[in-house]
Amino acid sequence: MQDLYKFENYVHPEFYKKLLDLKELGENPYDIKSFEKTDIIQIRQEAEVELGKSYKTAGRVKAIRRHGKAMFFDIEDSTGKIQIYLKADVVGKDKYKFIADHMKVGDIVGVEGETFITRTGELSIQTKYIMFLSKVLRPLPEKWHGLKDAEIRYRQRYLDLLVNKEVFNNFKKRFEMQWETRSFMAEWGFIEVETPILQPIAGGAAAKPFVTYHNFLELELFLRIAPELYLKRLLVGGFEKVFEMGRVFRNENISNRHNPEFTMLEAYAAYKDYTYMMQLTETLIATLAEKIRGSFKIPFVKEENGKRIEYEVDLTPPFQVKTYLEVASEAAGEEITEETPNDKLIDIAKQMEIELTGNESWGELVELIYSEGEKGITQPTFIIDYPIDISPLAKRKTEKLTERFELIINGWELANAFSELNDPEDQFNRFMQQLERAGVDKDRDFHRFDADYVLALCYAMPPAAGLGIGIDRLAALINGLSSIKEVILFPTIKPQINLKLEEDKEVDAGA
RNA sequence: GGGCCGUUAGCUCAGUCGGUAGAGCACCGGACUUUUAAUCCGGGUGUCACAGGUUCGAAUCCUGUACGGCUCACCA
Repeated sequence: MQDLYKFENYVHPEFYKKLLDLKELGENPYDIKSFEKTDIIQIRQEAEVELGKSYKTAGRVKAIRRHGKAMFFDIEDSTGKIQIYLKADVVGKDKYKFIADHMKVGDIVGVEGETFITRTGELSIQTKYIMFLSKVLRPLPEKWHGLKDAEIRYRQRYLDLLVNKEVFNNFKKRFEMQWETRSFMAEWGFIEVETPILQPIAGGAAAKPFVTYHNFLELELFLRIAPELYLKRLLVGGFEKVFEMGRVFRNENISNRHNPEFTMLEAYAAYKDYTYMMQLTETLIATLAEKIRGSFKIPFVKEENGKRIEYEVDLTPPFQVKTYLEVASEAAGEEITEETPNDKLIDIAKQMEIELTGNESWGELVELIYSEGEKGITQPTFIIDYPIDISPLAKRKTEKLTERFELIINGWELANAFSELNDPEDQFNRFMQQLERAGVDKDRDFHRFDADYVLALCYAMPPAAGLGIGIDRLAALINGLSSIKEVILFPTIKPQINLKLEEDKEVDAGA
């Protein structure tokens, strides 16, 4: 048998001693089941009007200042922080000494007492009664510099949340933003639905899926890379405005704007086209900026050649609109139109030192050139009318272009939307083209053929518009952060602490 | 996957030319009844990420590995 006290230095001996003392006196903090508490924010608000009122409150001890026979300490709950004053005169000599000897920064305590203002003007609680509600057995990260090590911040996010207040607030805002998004969508007449995460065909995007297996069906399944094709089946089924906000999974690399699992908002509206979705997107983002951040202007800092550059992203609507070919033309330095032949595009790409496989289609060539231009877009810009061969689910606009837009902000793709292709024959052919392309270019991902989806279209899907928004990216943007890791509570990270109990190790060795 | 950078006490960091590791906070002992990064006195608690190599001697130089960050590629 192992015990926690000896397990991997999990427990600090001095801290553990305090807990043992408590238990010996019959005051095991872990026996406490509940505690009637007033939120600190409420105490603060009421103290503006009336002092001397008695409260019970609780929170985590964040700082202790001992002064012999009296002590100050700060406790914090999810609503705020307040100073607690504890005097031997008031609580009794023995009780005071016991608390003073056993309280550590990080403990969770419950107190009862009256509000008053100290000589230095700090609102405090004159404690009459105090108890430990939980004991900390390891020291918290440093109070002044906080926790900076990115690895520990992600692996032990609870510590990050605990000691870095702005991190805590960023997450609070992220989830407020999601709530506001749901309420916005409801106001626009959309209802929230849920569609499969386990899918037999990972459709709706071109990305590598995670693979899993259902034992009883003896079936290989994929974690969804997008909910798109299921949501559009609902349009066939008679739903007119639906949205889903949920996790999607892509088996790809991790970066400041990519996580293997991320949150996507997808919305579909029957009888609308992509201009409607542009309007919705713009209004949604402006609404969120106003409600969550209270401003359209978001300051950012970046480094270029070792220089710190401060700049501002302005979310004030209306957003700029540019065509895909305009951006490609700007990047190329000469005009690219639908008539520009492949040979010419190859020349341009080579001049721009873009690597080619030689297998690219017209749209893929334009895409490579366009990508160079996209990076420089900082202010919100709708890029419209994408090449058809890279948009196999979008409705045709011209021979080579589709009614599709993406919203680029701060160099990031925030949203992707189109007038949905509802012609089953065209859809069938587009899927076939994707299959062909996949046969030629083995390195890229293409949309997978989904015959069942084509079958659904054969029952008539109304004309419709669809939208996808990267919620993590949006949350990072609105909070002025340059990595989605700052708004994903537990970003995907390789496990490092892989501890097993000795018994398990032996079992493993034997197996 | 490529390139660059990082990993030193619980946390934040310093560590000279290669000479057996140091500060602040935290922690331990003591003083202190209105402090708030409390203060004052005393105490260093370490697998210098890991494994090799060079060297009389390595936190420091070299190689490899692990993990992380940035970036490019990939990818919405």
